Amino acid sequence: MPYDPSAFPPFAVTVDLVVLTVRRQALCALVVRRGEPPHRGRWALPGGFVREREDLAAAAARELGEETGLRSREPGTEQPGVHLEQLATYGEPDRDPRMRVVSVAHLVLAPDLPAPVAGGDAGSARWAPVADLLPTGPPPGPDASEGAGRPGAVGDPGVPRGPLAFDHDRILADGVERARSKLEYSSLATAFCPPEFTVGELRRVYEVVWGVALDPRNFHRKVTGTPGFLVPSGGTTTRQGGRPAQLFRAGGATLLNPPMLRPEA
Amino acid sequence: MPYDPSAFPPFAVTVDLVVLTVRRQALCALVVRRGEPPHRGRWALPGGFVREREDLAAAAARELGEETGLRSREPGTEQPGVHLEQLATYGEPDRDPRMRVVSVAHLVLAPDLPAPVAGGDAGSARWAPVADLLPTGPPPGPDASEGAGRPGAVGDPGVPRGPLAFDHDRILADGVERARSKLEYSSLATAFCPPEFTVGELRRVYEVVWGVALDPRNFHRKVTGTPGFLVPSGGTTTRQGGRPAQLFRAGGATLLNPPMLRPEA
DNA sequence: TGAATAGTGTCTTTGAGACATTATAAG
DNA sequence: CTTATAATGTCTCAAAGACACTATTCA
Repeated sequence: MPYDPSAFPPFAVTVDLVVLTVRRQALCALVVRRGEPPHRGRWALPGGFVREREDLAAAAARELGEETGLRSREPGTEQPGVHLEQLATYGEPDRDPRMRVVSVAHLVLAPDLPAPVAGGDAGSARWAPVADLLPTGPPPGPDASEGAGRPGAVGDPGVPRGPLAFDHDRILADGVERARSKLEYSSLATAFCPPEFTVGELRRVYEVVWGVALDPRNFHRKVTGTPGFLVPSGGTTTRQGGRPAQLFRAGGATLLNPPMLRPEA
Repeated sequence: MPYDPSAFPPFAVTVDLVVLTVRRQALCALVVRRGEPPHRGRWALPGGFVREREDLAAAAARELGEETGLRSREPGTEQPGVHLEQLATYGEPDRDPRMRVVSVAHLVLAPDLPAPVAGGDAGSARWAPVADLLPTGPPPGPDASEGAGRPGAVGDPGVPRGPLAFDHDRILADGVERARSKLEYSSLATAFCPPEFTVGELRRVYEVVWGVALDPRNFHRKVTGTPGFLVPSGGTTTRQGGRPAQLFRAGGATLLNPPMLRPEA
C-alpha cells in the first residue's frame, strides 16, 4: 500500500558531510570529535538533523557553514567556490544505537582554507589526512611516508585517527572514491584549487587525490588542450619556485571529453 | 548540536523505484496508476514506506518483488539477474503535500519479462516507454516514430503518459541518465539481456538506451575484445534471422576498461 | 535469387604515454 | 654555476571510427 500517510514508522533524517580538501600534499577530510555517547571521544563526520521545512541540500549547506564558515556553490551557479553534491543515503536499522536514523551524506570539495576551521559550533573540528582515518586510505604519494596503522582512537584529542564513529568509515570511503572517479570525467579538480592556480598546482591535486605520479608534460598538454577546462587569467606566479607559471581560472566546462583516465596499477 | 535524539522532526521515509527494461525496441519504465489522491489517476513510480527495522536496499528489493515478482541481484552476488542500486534521495519539504516524506530512489535494470507485470498488489502496474513519460525522453531510435507530446494524463487508464505524480518525472529522468552513463563504463547492459544473448541483441540494448545507431562491426570488435565482458556459451541462435549468431553470457567483469563511450552529437 | 544478419579485415585518425629539449626563475 | 619548475615538441602505440568483404540463414 504505497503512500498511506496514516500509519508510518517515524525516522530521524540527518545529513552527514564528507568535506575534502588538499593540504600539505595530502587528501584531508573534516572531522569533529564527539563529546557525547555513543562513540564519545571518537572522531566523526560533521552533520546534523534536517529541519522541519528544510531541503536536504540546504541542510547540508547550513551544516557546512556552521562547521567551516564556507559558503557552498549550489550545482548550477558558475562562480568558483566550494562544490557540494549529494553522495548517498545510509539507513541500516542499527547504524545509530539510539534510534532509527537515515543519513543523507553529501560530498564537499573545497580549496585549502587559510583558516583551517573558522568559527563553528563544533569547536573540535579538524582536518585529518584520509590516510590516517581509513584502513585502506589512498596509496601514499611519491614522497609521503605515512604512519603504519591506526592504533587507538579515543585517547589523543590532538591527532584524529580512525576508526570513525557510526558507519562514517564507509561514508568517508564512498566519498573519497566518488571524488577520485569524478576527477576523471569532470573538471571538479578545480574545486580543490584557489580561484587562480597553475597547471602544476592542478596536477598536484590529481596526484594527491589519486595517489599516483603523473607526467608533467603530458598532463600540461592534456589539460590545456581540453576546451573549456582552463582559462588563462593573464598573470604569472613564481610561488612554486622555478620558471614563472601561467595562472588559470576554471573554465565553463564541467564534463571532460575525452576524460582524464587514472593510470592503472 | 549533531545527534540530539531527544528533539528531532519526524519524517516518513520511502523507497521509489525506477525499473527500466528494453522492450519492443524502446526503453521502458515500470509505472503504477494512482488510485488515491493526491495525483489520483496519474501514473507514478512504484514504491512504498520503509519498514521499522528494514534496510533501504531491502525495502527496495521487497517493493520490487511485490510489483513485479522479480528477485533482485544484490550488488556482490554473481549470478545474472536483475540489477538494483541506490539512485539518489529526494526530500524537498513539499514534494508530498500531505506530509514530510524523504524518498530514497533506487534504480533497477531488468531483462524484458515474459509476463510483463506478474502478480503484485498494485494491480495497475504497466511498462511504459520512457519517451511517452518524459518531456525530453531519449532521442528516438533509427526506426522509431514516437508520438509527439504528452497531452492528457488523468483520462485514459490504458496508455501511461506523463507527467508523473509528485517529483517522479525528475526521479525517472535521473534514473535514465544514470543508466545511460553506466552503460559506458560498466558491463551493466547485460542486465537488460536474458541469460544468453547475442552480440546483436546487446548492441540493440545500447542503441535503444542511448538512442543512437552503432556500427555493428566496430561494436562486435569492441565487446568481444574486452576481457571478461562476454563469455561464449557454446550455442548459436537464429532468432534474429540471417546467419546464426553465437550466444554469450555475461562475464565476470563489472568495469569496462577502456570504456564504451557514447558517440557525441 | 535477394534480403537480412553475423563475423573478419583494413585503413585512417585521434589520443595517450614515454621522453628530449628549451625557458626562466632562485640560491 | 646548479637546481627546480614551466612549457613545447617528437616519436610510438593503442584504440576508435569508417568501411570492404565474406559467411550463413530464410523467403
